[in-house]
Amino acid sequence: MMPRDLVEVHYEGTFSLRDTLKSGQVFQWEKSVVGEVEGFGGCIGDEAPAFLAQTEDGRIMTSFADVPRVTRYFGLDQSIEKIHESFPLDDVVLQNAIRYCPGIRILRQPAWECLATFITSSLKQVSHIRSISMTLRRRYGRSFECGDRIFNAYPDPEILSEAGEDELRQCGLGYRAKSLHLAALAVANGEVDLGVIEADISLPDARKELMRLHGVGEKIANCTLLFSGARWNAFPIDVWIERILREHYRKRLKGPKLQAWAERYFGPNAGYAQQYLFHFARKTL
DNA sequence: AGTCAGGCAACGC
DNA sequence: GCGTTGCCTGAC
Repeated sequence: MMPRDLVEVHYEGTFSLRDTLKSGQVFQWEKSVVGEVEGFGGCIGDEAPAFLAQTEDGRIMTSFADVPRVTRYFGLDQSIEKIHESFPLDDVVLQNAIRYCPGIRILRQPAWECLATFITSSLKQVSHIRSISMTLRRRYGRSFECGDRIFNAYPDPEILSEAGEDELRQCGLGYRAKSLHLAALAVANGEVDLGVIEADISLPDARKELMRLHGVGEKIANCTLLFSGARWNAFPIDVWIERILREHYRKRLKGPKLQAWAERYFGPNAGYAQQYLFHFARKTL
């Protein structure tokens, strides 16, 4: 993984690797330095770790051989202009949020890894979500040596279902251990089909399928559908989004009503709007 | 030492 | 439907 082995990943529009990886949709990427190049290391799926770096003039370089896969994972095949054009035209708050952080993209993370990570995220702060997720990776995930460091893939549902609830609890999961264990069982034995995430069915139907899992409510279902790809109309509402909607949109709605309003108002790419607003809210409220 | 955090389920009404 | 409460754990 020497710098001379890096290849360029082409893309259109604006993209910030750092802002995207720090935007609360993924928790595994670690700062790393290869040669003289500063960047991030992590696992894309079950394969050998990837190193990613962005040059000062914005070009993306990677060590990962399968470049189309990198393009897909980071959403670099998306037309960010078209997404922006679909937003409410006169929304100054959203325009400011975009200007604040224009380079964020929605990733397409592997479905199980994304679902499991958000199951363990409930009522937790970013730093702790990251540490739980790293512990699970280290203890149960396939490991790769990379120079003086070790990277781990996210463990498959089969492995986590065999581990059992009590053992998972030892990873600092608390009451979420039960949810993660049951989810791993249900996915491993096919009781719940993660194929619905990519399938050609409506957002509410896909959400319903995921919500059959213990520990998965509307918010986590929406996170999974949005961050594991393609469901840009999914609009997860957490406390930060609720705060910014109250503060700047004067919405006092709650629960399903707020959900329905947001999906209609922000439109077919509501999830993208959510990500800009989320980052903006965290930094400014 | 208590409080609180990037939810959810189970219960009560 | 709507509001309340318990839940593990670490950070402050």
